[in-house]
Amino acid sequence: MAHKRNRKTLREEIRQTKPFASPAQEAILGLYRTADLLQRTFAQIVEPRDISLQQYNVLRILRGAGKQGTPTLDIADRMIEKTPGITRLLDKLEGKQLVRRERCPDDRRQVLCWITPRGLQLLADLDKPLTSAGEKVAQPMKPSELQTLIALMEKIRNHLS
Amino acid sequence: MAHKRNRKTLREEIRQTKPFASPAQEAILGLYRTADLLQRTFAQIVEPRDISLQQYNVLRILRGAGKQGTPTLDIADRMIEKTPGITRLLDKLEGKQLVRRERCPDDRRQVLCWITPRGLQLLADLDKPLTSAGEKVAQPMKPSELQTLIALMEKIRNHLS
DNA sequence: CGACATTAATTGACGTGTCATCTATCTGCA
DNA sequence: TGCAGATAGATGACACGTCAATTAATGTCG
Repeated sequence: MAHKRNRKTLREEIRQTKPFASPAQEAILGLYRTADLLQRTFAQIVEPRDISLQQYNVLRILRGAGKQGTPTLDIADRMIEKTPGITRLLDKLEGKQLVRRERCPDDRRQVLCWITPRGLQLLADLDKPLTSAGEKVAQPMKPSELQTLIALMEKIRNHLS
Repeated sequence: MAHKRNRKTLREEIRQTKPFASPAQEAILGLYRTADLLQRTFAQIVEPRDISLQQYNVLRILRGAGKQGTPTLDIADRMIEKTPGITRLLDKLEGKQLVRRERCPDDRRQVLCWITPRGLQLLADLDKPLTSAGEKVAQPMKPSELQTLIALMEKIRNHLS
């Protein structure tokens, strides 16, 4: 009856009696855990500068778009995220003066977005730590394995959509 | 000046001019997108029964633990999630009478959790659709590719932690 | 025994993701 | 012209993850 709390032992018991129902499940769970770990890893790099990973992604998109200004929904399209979230991300980025917004004169439904010089500077500061973190992630894999990974991910996504 | 909204065209332009900075980035982004797509896929199966994917995972853990009752933090340990979230997930599951909680008499700091018969029934109903969705995910891969994927995920996680 | 640290779990606060709904604007066609 | 429908985006409501702080119980060591 008494339940001695011993997480590792308990976990190992379960692992032993019921490892994985199938390779498919193991792969899916592993993929999910890995993605989560990566997310945390990169978030840790970005958060000291007081932006979230999603906010960072918005800035990246705006930097990529250049001077022409990007409508809100174009940003949402390129993120995995839905529209309402983007609006509020942009609200915060505008508050931090990393983004500038302006209603498009030719189509007043649209709101065009630009990254500010301050935003560009922030991105420039983060470029090196982030790419080197990315390299660290890839490091344990041979180039051929990296290609395999890319191909497998694409295969899964294509098959599901 | 005029910005004709045309998402696909815009996206393709960007793809062409700036595909990916490196294979490492491509792999990481692909992994992330894939995990997200999987999450959505499974969530869609589970949500018609009025539980979230996380709530489902809690129920799975409790079913696996059997009759002996599982302390709250043991559940948290086996999810990727932190403790406070688990408490509130359990609150909701208890509200739906899918989970029963009771303070452990031998260590009154702990709260033991069990899945109810109703919870077991819910899981039983979801088992088939979920495993078949999992098989569909794995379907485009050969068994050897599936093993490769599992191994790569593990390699990445081990290297980061 | 008694002060102090540790552990289990909860609560509050905040950021974010998502859905449904709403407003403003534009487009097309009668 | 004018009205129906589509489109861009914002807003409100709610779920979830996460952090910091809190409560309650247990453990420890002088």
